[in-house]
Amino acid sequence: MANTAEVLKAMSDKTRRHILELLKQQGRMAAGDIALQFPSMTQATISHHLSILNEVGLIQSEKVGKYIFYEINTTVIQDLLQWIIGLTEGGTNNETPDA
Amino acid sequence: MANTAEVLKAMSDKTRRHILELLKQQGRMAAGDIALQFPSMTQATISHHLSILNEVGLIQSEKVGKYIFYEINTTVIQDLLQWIIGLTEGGTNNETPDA
DNA sequence: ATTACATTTAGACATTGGTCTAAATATTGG
DNA sequence: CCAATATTTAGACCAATGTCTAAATGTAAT
Repeated sequence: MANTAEVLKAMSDKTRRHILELLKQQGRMAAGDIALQFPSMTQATISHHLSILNEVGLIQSEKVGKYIFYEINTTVIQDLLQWIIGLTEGGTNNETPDA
Repeated sequence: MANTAEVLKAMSDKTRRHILELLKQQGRMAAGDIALQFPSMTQATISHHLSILNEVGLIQSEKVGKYIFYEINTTVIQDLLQWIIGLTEGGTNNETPDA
């Protein structure tokens, strides 16, 4: 389901990568608290980035009262890893054996 | 040296990913032969993509006569892999042990 | 030297994409 | 119900980016 193309595109933005690192470290944060980590940007902008990350499945949201909590979803990242690893190995072999 | 941010950005384009997959499979191709694989695009456009991939170190070029050969450089990809793996593990632990 | 071929570079154009402000949609508390 | 808080959505704006055409560069062959 989760297209590696979309995931890569979502990851290509610096702010979104920062959000991912934040969620990895914190585990779970409300949208407002995430926005607080980006004083140079509007909450609307952060909300927009969160929706993109959510659409491609890199994060998940849960609504609790008037808060919306976000957390990272590592499952989707697995597919991306496989694609990248596929670039490094396999294919028409070009390497010196036993290097 | 090779910034993972730049590498991700370079990988975020569909055509460039296609080029990488092509070079992984073929091992080594002249610019013109690469362009032939993209009939819907100009050679100038492919050249532009090649230069971007080259700048971030994802591919390397070697000039032989009037041809310029390109090949994939897997070294740079290692740093990217480390960053992505870092997102999946570590951080404030959130996982069920022994899952 | 001149022609032909391989590739890049320069500049223009249209689209995408990140950001902002302002308004809309919940949800909670008095 | 009304006000306050949390978050998103809509629309506008500008910068970044992918693509094209046309011209420039470099190399080889006649």
